[in-house]
Amino acid sequence: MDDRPSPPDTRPHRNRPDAGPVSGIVGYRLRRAQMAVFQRFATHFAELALTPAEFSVLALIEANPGSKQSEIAAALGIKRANFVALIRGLDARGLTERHQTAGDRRANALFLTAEGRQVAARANAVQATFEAECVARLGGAAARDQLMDLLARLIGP
Amino acid sequence: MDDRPSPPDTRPHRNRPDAGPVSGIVGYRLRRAQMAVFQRFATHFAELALTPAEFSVLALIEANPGSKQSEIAAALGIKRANFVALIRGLDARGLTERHQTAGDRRANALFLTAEGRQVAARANAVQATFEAECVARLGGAAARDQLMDLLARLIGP
DNA sequence: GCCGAATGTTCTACCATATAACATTTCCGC
DNA sequence: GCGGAAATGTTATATGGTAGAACATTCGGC
Repeated sequence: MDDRPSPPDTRPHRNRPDAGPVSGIVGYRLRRAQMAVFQRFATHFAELALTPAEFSVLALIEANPGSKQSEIAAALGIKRANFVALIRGLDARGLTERHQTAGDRRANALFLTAEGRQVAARANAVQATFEAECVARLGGAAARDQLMDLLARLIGP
Repeated sequence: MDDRPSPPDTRPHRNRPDAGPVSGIVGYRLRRAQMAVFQRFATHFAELALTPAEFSVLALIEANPGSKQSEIAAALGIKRANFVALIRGLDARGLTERHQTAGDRRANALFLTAEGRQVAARANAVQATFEAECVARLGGAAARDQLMDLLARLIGP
């Protein structure tokens, strides 16, 4: 910081910076939308205390019991190094279990515990209502499909 | 971790976890798209060494010279506490300057330095080509407009 | 049998976000 | 005017997600 004299203020409106330069950028709006959606996700999942990452891991283990850590991590785009703390947390909460695989002594096979299955069921219900809220916000299933298609084009290689 | 015997593996395909449960969720795909876009942003801006946040701050100061920190931060959805380190970094790199405002001894008025203006000009050029790449990926300006509209619906209150 | 690859793990680093607390300064109602 | 509420910048701390490098163990192909 310094205290040299300031150039004159040439802004059009003194208290409302013009966000124009960035508000039209795809990546910027994508970011803002994602933040908004995750914010609402956190509200819905406050009771279950699940982050988006944790929810997706539970959902994938539920759909693919016995998967290896690397498989689940890769399917979600998470580095296997970063997956360790995540799955350890779910383990510590008694929602998941890591068993030694029969044929491969390196890999851990992932399963839901009985409590994990209960939590997953409740999480799926919460997610369903949250998803419905998002679709309503978008203006219907057709708009949702359109958005999903456009986002897929951004994801592709 | 434990080493109790594993339940049988009941997955449909042993090496490809079914991402279905989450791949159809709006928030999940939003997240993946945002990661992909920011990844490419980082590639384009590697030479200028600007993060998305830094670029947006430069762009807003360029469009609104003399704005206060709180104004720029609020316009970008950044908490003013987190904005401090950001603007200090740009200051340290000689791209921005914080001057005392005439009328308010609390506020800092933000300006670009000469070098900051040069960097901003180059950054705008890089951003323009990157944006064009995103639009091409989406399939044209119409698709871009559609996406921006759908994302705006998710952002709104 | 050996060597490369896979797997889980630890460590470290970076970016972004959130909340709370604080000193200074301004503003507003009375 | 004065006093309390609000704004501004700042510090500190915590959380969550990402990334890369290195390591020991284990598997598999040749």
